[in-house]
Amino acid sequence: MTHQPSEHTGAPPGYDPRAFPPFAVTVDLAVLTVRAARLQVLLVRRGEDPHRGAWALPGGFVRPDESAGAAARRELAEETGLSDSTVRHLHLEQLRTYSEPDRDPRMRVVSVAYAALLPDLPEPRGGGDAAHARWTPREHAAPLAFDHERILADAHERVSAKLEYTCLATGFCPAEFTLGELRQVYETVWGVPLDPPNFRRKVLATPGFVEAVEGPPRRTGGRGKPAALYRAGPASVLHPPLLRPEGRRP
Amino acid sequence: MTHQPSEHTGAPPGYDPRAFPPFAVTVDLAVLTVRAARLQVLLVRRGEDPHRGAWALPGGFVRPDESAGAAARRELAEETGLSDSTVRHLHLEQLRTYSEPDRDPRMRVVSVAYAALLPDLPEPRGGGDAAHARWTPREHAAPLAFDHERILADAHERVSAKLEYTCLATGFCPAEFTLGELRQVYETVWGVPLDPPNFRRKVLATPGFVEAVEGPPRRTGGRGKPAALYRAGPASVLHPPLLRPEGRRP
DNA sequence: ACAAAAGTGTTCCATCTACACCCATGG
DNA sequence: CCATGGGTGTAGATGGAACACTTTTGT
Repeated sequence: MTHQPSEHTGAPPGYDPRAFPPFAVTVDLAVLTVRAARLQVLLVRRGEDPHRGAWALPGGFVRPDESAGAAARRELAEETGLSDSTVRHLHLEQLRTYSEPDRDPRMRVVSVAYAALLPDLPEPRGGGDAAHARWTPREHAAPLAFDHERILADAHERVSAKLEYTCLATGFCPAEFTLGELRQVYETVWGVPLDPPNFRRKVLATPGFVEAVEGPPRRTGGRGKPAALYRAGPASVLHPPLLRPEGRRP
Repeated sequence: MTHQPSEHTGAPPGYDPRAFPPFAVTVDLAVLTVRAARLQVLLVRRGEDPHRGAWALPGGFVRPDESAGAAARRELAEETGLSDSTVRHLHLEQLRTYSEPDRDPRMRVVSVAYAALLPDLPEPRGGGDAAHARWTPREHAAPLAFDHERILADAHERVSAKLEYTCLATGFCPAEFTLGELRQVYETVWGVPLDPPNFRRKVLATPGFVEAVEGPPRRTGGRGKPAALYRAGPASVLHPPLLRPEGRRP
């Protein structure tokens, strides 16, 4: 960052940055949620060429006076209709930057991709221009415009990995949740069933992961015994990690 | 990426991208190696303001016809004098993108940061303009220009984490190495001593991590019993992971 | 002979896995 | 009264930590 134009070899000495063919910088968002026991992603339908009519990840230009992270939050608020204060507090995970010169035939576009985790929400009531936004099950999110399938795959993999060693899973849950709901987040994102007793022990053994809600209020997901409610705790990393049951040795 | 200028809300309808205040896109490189049992980083001395005379990470502009990754490899070859084919094959890890609007007072610069791992090399014989490049112990790499200390910290943390569950450590080693040298990579990057017998077992138990070199040639790091030589194996991930001895419960 | 590093073996202990079992609720 | 999910208990397997011990070199 912040290199003198004449520093090193990227630009000839005395180079004027304004003469450079401009790079456009955009953000793309993989907004994920768990709805109806499925991992779902927020998609928008493109209204312009190229890929007019195709589904794509939401996103847009970074403005001259904002960081890429701020642009991602702004776009997220606009696409979902969530309040600014809600969007301001939720976790945005920068995935990586896609910069192949031929990604867009019309101009040079560099895009910073983010993943966002939301609890189950009503259908997006997009403010204004985002009425075309829709939750789509992750496995049906194809084909997508540009290389958005790749970005979505990267987002899924990153979130899956981060569930193992961070408290990120609570980001998919409402303010108060049962351990069964939390477990379903793991099962849905990873696509594997987990043993409820062991999951419970693991979560409660990790200090700061969840906190019991004081009052004895209980809630049920359908039928069965009512479950105790928990809140997200202050911890951000899991010690020890909660590993997905892959890599079993036969 | 690749958003239509009039798509969504990042730009007004009918917007012409060429009228946008241009973003410059650069790459910054945290080039790491293990020399003399220390983690060292390649630094260059800035020849221009701002931060003239300060040490900084190497880097430079992304050209209009290359991806950020290609720019990083080009800069790396120029700074180190390594051959193109060598640079083409080594592992470049994209860290993240830094895009705060005020990083550079002169213009808007978005930088994609990479980490690169090199085996111990002679002092950089920088081709041409990079004669001012120097290996510096990681703990002495301060102060640095701009937010390069932050980038270096991110690189160190990312590499430390990836050593746990990938075969990245062989990237710090020459083509043939002893298990003692491989262990020293871990100890140096993590800054903790490891138990040699347990380390040995762990590495050999991971299929594809290392391969024994056929001939019975042996080499010594100094004195002591000569050690068998190994090559990097075909695996890229470690199952199970080789965790650093942090997070012990007292 | 001694130091230093390679390499082998073994014991102890934390944790994970897998189930058996009881509890509370809705149909 | 039975299906369903919450919650507790426990025995066996697994794998890492710690450390004793032998081997092979340089000085």
